[in-house]
Amino acid sequence: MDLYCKSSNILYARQLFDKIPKPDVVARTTFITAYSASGDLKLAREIFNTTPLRTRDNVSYNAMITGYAHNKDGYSAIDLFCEMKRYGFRPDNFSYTSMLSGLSLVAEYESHCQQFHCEVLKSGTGFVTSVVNALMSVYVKCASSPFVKADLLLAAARKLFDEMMLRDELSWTTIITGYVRNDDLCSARQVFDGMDEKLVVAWNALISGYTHKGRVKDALEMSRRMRLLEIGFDEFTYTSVLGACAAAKLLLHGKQVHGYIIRTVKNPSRDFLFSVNNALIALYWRCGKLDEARKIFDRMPMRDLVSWNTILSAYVDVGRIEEARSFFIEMPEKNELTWSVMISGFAQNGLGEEGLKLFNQMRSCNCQPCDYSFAGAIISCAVLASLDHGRQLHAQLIQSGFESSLSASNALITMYARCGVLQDSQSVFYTMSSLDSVSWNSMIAALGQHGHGAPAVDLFEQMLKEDIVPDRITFLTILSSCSHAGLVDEGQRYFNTMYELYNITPGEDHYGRLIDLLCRAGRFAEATDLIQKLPFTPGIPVWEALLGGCRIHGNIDLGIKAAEKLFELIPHHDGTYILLSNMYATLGKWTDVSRIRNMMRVRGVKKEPACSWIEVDNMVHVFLVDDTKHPEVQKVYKYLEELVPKMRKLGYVPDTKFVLHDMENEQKEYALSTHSEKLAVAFGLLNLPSGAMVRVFKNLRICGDCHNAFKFMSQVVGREIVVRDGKRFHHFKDGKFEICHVAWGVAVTDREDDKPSMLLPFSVLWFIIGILTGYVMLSLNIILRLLKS
DNA sequence: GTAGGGTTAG
Repeated sequence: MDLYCKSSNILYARQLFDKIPKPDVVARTTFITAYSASGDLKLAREIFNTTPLRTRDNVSYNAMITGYAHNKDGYSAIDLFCEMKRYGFRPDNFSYTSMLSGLSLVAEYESHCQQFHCEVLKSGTGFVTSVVNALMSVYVKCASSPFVKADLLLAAARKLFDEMMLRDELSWTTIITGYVRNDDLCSARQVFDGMDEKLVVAWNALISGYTHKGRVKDALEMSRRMRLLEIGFDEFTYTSVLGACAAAKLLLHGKQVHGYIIRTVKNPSRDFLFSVNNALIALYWRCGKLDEARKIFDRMPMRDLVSWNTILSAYVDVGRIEEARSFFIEMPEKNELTWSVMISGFAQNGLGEEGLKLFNQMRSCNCQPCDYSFAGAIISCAVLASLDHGRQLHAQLIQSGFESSLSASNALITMYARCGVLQDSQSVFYTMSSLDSVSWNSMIAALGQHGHGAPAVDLFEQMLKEDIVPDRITFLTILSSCSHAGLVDEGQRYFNTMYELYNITPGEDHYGRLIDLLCRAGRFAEATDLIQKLPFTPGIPVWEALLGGCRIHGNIDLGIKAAEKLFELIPHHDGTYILLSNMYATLGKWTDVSRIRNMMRVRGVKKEPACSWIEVDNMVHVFLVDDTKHPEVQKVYKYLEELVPKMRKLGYVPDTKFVLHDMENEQKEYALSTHSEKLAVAFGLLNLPSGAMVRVFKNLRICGDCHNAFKFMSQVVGREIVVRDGKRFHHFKDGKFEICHVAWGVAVTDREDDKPSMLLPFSVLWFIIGILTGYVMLSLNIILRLLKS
C-alpha cells in the first residue's frame, strides 16, 4: 500500500485500504500523507477524522498538520496543533516544525512571532535545529508583510541564527533568503561569505536574489565564480541563471547556457527537464523569440502547469489572444495564475466582456480568485467603463482581504479614471501603502486622460524626485499628457531625456505621440521634418497622429498625404475615412464630405454615423457627417425638436448651446441643459465623440441621478460605440486650442443580446441586503442589551 | 506513517 502511495497510485492503494477491516493508525497516516501530497486535503482530513481518538498518536497529528502547511492553509495547521494539545498530546519536534511552517504563511504581526517563540522556548524544543529553522522562517516571512518593523524581525531571526547550537545547510539558506527577500542583499552576501563550505543552495538563493532586484550583472558574476570554483550547477542554478538572462534580455548569453546544458547534462531527471525547459521558454519569450519558445514547448515530452502557464503568458503578452485562448482551453489543469493571465489578457486586448465572463466562470469553478484575477476583472470594467460593476468588485476585493494588493490597487486607479471618477482614482493612489512604477504610470495617465496635463506633469516630476525609474509606458503617458495640456516644449524635453538619462530607445509609439504633440500645436513643419528623419519607415501610429492634427487645424493638403499613406497601410480602415471627412466637415466643405462618404460606399467600407465636434466657449458645434436623410440623423433631429420644450417644462436651465451643422450647410441651434436623459439618448444615437457623452453621463451622476445615468448607458448598449484610448477632443479657448475630455465613460456591454445590463438590479440587491443585514444586526444588539439588563 | 530552504509563469 505504501508502495502504491509513493508511486502516486493512490486510487489502487485506496482499494487495498478499503479491504482492511480495521486499518491501524500507521495505515491511516500513510493515506493522510499521500492525500496531502496530492493536494486533496478534504480526503486527508476525512481519514484523519475517522481515526479513533484513542488510537491517534503524534505522528498522525504531525502528518495532518504538515498537510495543511504544505497546502498553504496556515490557520488550519495552527488550529490542529492547538487541538492536539487540548486532547493531551505533547507536541514534539515534528509538531513544532510543521506548525511553525504553517504559521509562516499567515504571520502578519510581530506578536504572532513572539507568542509562538515563547511557546517553543517553554516546550524545550528551542535547541532543535529544525524547529529553530522553522522559527527563523516565521520571522523572515513576517518581515515582508506590511505594517511591521521588518528590521526588528530580521534582527530576531539573526539572533536565533547566531545563537544556534547546531546549524545545518537549511539554517544558512533560511537566513540568506530572509535577507534577500527583505531587500538586504548586503547582509545576505555577508552571511554567504561567512560560510565555510558554500552549498549550491546558498549560491542559488543569492543568484535569484540578485536577479529579482534587477542586479543581473551580479547574478551572472556569481554563476561565473561558481564555474571557476568547479561547483556543479543543479536545476535551480540553471533556472536562476536563465531567469537572469531573460530579465536582462540577454539572448546570446542565454543561448550559450542552453547549449552548455545540452552538451554537458546527460540523463537529466524529470524535475530537471521541467524546470530548465520552463525557464528556456520564458527566456526565448522575454527575448522576443516566441517561435523558439513554442518549439521548446512542443518538444517537451511532458509538461507541467508552469510550462502551460508560461506559454499562455507568452501568447497573451504579444497580443495573440486567440491562440492564447486555445492554449487555455487545451490545458489539462489550471490554477489561479492561469485564470488571472487569461482574464487580464482579454482585458488588455480590449475584450472586457470576455474578461468578466471568465472571472465569473473562475468563481463558478470553485477557484478562489486571487488579487491578480481581481485586477484583471477590474481592468475589464475599465475597458467597458462599467462603474457599477467596478465598484462592486472593489467592495469584493476588500471583503476578500486583498485591499493592500499592489496590482489590484493599480487596476482600481485605471478603472475609476476610465469610468470618469478621477477623485476615486486619487483616493486609491494616495492611500496605497506602497507604490510601484505601474501605480505612478496609472495615476499620471488618469490625470492626463481627464485633461489635467499640468498636474500630470507635476506628478511625473514628483515620481522622479522619489527615485522611481520611469519606463517606456511612463514616457508614453507623459507625452500624451503634455499633448493634452499643449506643453509642447516640455514634451519634447521629456522625449529627449528618454534615451539620454534612462537609456530607453523610443519606439514608434513614442514617435507617434511626439508627432501628435507637434501637430496639435499646429507645428506641422517640425512634424513633417521629424517624420523624414525617423530611424524607421513610418507606420500607422505616425500617419494617424499627423492626420489627427490636420483634422483639428484643417490642414487639408497634409491631411490628404497622411490619409494616402494610411490607405496604403490599411486599405479599408473606416477610421481613416472618418478622420478625413471630419477634417472637411470642420471646414464646412460638404461636397468633399459627401465625396468621401461615397467613396466609402463604393469601396464597401462599413459606414458609421459620424460627426466632428468642437467646443467654443459655451457652444458645442456638431458637424454631422451624414446625409440629412440618414435615418440616424433624422432621429436626432426629432429628439432635439421634442426635447427643447419638454426640458423647459421640466424646469431645466439651459447651460450650453448646441449648434448642429449638417451637410446642406444648414445650422440649427438648440439651447440645452446637459442634465437630460433625452439628450443623452440623442447623443447615443448620434454616436457623438464619447467626450460629449462623458459630459452628460457625469452630469447625471453628479446630480445624483444614477438611475438615468445608468439608463443612458444602457441606451447606448447595442450600438457600435468604440471607446478608443487616446481619442481626444479639443477645446477652443482664448484663441488657442486646448485640452478637453477623453473618450471614457461609455458603457459597451451585453452587445450580443442587447439586453440592459444586470448591473443595476445587482446593485439594488446589494443595497437591500446591506440594509437588511444592518437592520438584523441592530435588532440583535437591542435584544442582547435587553437580555443583559 | 510525520519536519524546515533555493527555480521557472502574472
